[in-house]
Amino acid sequence: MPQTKIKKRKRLSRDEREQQIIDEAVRYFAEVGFDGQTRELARRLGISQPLLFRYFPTKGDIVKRVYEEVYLRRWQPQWEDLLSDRSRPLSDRLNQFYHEYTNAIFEFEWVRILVFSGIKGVTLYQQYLKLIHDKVLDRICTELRAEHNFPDLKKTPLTEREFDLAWNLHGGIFYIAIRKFIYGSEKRENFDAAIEDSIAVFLAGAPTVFEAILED
Amino acid sequence: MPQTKIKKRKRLSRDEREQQIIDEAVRYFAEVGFDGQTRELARRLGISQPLLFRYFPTKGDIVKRVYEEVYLRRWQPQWEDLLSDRSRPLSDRLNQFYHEYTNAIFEFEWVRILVFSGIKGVTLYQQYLKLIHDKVLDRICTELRAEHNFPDLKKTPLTEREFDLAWNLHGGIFYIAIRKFIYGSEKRENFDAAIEDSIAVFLAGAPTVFEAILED
DNA sequence: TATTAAAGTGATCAAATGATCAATAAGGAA
DNA sequence: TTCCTTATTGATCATTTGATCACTTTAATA
Repeated sequence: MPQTKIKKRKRLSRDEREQQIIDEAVRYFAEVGFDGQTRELARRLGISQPLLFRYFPTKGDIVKRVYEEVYLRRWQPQWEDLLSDRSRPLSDRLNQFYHEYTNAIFEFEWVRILVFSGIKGVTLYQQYLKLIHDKVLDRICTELRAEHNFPDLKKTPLTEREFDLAWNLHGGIFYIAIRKFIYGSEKRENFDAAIEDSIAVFLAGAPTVFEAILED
Repeated sequence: MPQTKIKKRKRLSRDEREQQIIDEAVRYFAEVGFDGQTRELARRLGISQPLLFRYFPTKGDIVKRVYEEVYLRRWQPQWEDLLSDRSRPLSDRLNQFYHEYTNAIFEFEWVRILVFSGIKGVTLYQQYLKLIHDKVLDRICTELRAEHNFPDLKKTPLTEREFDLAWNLHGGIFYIAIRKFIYGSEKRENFDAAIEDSIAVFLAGAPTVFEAILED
């Protein structure tokens, strides 16, 4: 007799199913954007579409949970100490930070959902940029000043131009992820060498420019 | 008597109306993405929605024209000569190029449609990245080699790491546009100083790293 | 084994949205 | 002024899609 695929209805616990839905939603929305349909999401999960609405009142609630799932739990607080640890050369610290940071961040789901959320004007993303600004760029500029005995922060607060230069380093590195996950034009998997070189250029070139900036 | 808004039907020539539709479509889709609706587009134009379909068979055809309109006519062929003009210091050339380039590119419509198209997997965008790679980064690396008497291109073709460094410069600059037009976190209008500084860091730092790269 | 709380589904609604078409009217030509 | 081409529109269709609800099925428990 023909082996027709019999679909055995599988009954999961509330928490299990909810997590399963979120996991798949992260994958699905990262792939197609937040205009993806609930029917297709349900199909991928092997469940009926109305079941989604037993777990989340509206599609918007699923999307909100996807944001949270993707944003949270990626930032490591110890990175802040790492960048400020003057017992080690700044070059080492920057390399270790960007090595670990890109390992945590350079991921299909994360990068695409970040860009989607930015495009849709979700404010959650503003928090992320502020995090980078306050916890990364600020520290990089501060450490550069200390490294080269530039004016003390108390006398001369960090300038916009210093932040711009740090943004240039950071943005250049993040742009690798954009090329890879948004445009699909970058096929490599490992970017350690490229990142090391970028940091090297920054550390070799920035002091000169910082000096000029701080003279004004 | 109450001044009811009387809608006088305005009859335009074929070409005029078509251009008008495209112009507004560029603005509209740049704002909301390509999931924007034909009804809203028509409303903004002050015309009926079916009229759109007298000018374009499908919504997809409007989108296609928007791509063309935005992509084409932005690239200036003389930039290629500019970058290679060894009668001027490389620093000057890079500054002039990025000054003019960002003036042409740092525009709400252009940046957002570029990102939307990349996300939707439109191949047209691959062409843009190839243009940057072949006409900009290739030249930057070549000129840097010439400037510092590094190995001749014929003996040692440009390496991946050299391109990566050029990408870092370019990406860092383009990331300004992403922060401004995608995330809306950057309020300034003029980025000449930031770009000049980025170029200065690159020119001060890259030779050292290039040298190390080319020794291997 | 019988009971039952709740996980899960098919059928269906209502709104949104791309597309079509017969009817209308603007404005240049005769 | 009249005629006629064609730009323009209101009404409407078909499909998609988020959401609802009455009914079914699972599996833990008594």
